Amino acid sequence: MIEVTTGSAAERVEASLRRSIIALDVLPGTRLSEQEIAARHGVSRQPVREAFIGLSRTRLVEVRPQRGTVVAKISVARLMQARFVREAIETAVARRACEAFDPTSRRRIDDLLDLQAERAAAGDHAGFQRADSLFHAALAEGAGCALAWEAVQDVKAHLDRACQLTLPDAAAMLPLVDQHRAIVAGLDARDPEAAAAAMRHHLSEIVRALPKVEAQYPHLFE
Amino acid sequence: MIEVTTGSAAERVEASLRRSIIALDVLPGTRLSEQEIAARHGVSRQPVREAFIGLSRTRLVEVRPQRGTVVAKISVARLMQARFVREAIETAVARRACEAFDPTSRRRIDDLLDLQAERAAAGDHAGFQRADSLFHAALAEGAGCALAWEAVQDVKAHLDRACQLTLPDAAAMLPLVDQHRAIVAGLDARDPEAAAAAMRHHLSEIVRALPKVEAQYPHLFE
DNA sequence: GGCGCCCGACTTGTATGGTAGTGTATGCAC
DNA sequence: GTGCATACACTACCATACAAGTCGGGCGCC
Repeated sequence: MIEVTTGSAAERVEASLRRSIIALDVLPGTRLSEQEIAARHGVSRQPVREAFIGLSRTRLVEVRPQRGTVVAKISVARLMQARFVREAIETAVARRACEAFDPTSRRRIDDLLDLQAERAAAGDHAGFQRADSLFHAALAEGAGCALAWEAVQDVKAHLDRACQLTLPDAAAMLPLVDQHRAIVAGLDARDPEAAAAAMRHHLSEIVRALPKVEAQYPHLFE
Repeated sequence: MIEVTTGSAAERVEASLRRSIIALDVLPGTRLSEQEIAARHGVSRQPVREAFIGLSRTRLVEVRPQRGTVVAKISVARLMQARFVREAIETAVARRACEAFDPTSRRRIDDLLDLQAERAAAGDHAGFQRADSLFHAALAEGAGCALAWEAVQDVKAHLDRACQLTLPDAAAMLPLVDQHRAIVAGLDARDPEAAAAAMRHHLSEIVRALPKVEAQYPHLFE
């Protein structure tokens, strides 16, 4: 369980649960009990209920009235569609980033690339994914499309969960940093097609890795 | 107030409020009282509260803790970003629709085009927008991207609200039907670029109309 | 007369009890 | 032993009560 100290109790519980689900600390198919989670977080059932509603909106959990709430299983079909949506948005962001880009965000991206390479070398999955998210967020921010990143986050949760299975070691993480650098290279060259192509290639990584992990962990899929 | 009879009380209230907000029955900046809405719907505050949380997730309302909840004003910056996201997703859907398309959805689209033309001729705004939504939904559905349509809907609410101001008469609606037909023509010709270009042109309509309505109704904007 | 403090009427946030519905287990009839 | 009915435990959902914070008005003081 991860402690979050800001916001309302409902927001804290939701953030905590979201992280646990994405990190696969609670596996797909697990039954979630309002009572138990409320007790564990030291709050009443009501905030937990609101957290469930929030999570069900992005389909991370499935609330079945009068029956119970379970962590959603990983759906390959949903995963592919989520990837499609993310690719559509982020390639468009990459193109727009080539038209005009905020210099402050540009400098921040260099820092984030370094941070990510360091986390990858250290084998720190969680830190790597955090830096990855910050990179994509900074890209959207710099291109003036902050809302686009919000939209991506809604579908990204499912992809991240799958990525937990596909990033077993540092060897799998380092190439992703290079892919990020390729995107930035396209951006610096003001070459929309190159940036978009690099982004598309980057976001296709999951497609290549998916069949293997699906065969390896069939009980996590539906 | 619109009556919805399916789902939980919270869902009914949320759907009712969402429609009222998008239809501009309640204007941007209006204060929403949990108590009053609860009384009007004959429910307690709790379902209303959950409805507010749902609406705040797509930024249709702004919940300020211990202070009150107001209907969000129309933000031009947010509107432009929402349009950007929608264009990114739906042009990608249009391209994919040219690769393979479900025949059942294809037939349904013809019906929806006729329906929409009829509603436009009758000057029925609400019916026109309903048919418009169903058209785009059927397009995504037929292309196998139902999730993409869900993602679009999140940003679409803001665009629809602005469209309430830009569709004053039937003359403004009829060209939109033609734009739909152009998209379908590209689809039938299996020409991804034509379909995407038609979609892009269609979704750019709002950009052309925005400056005028912003000048006309400045109090609705922030 | 103007400024500042305090109190009260609001707001949203949280806790708790009760209700209706579902799935399961148990016991009975066959 | 098998099939069915009934009772029970558990769930989400909703209503109500309470807590905590915010804003505004009125009063006192300077």
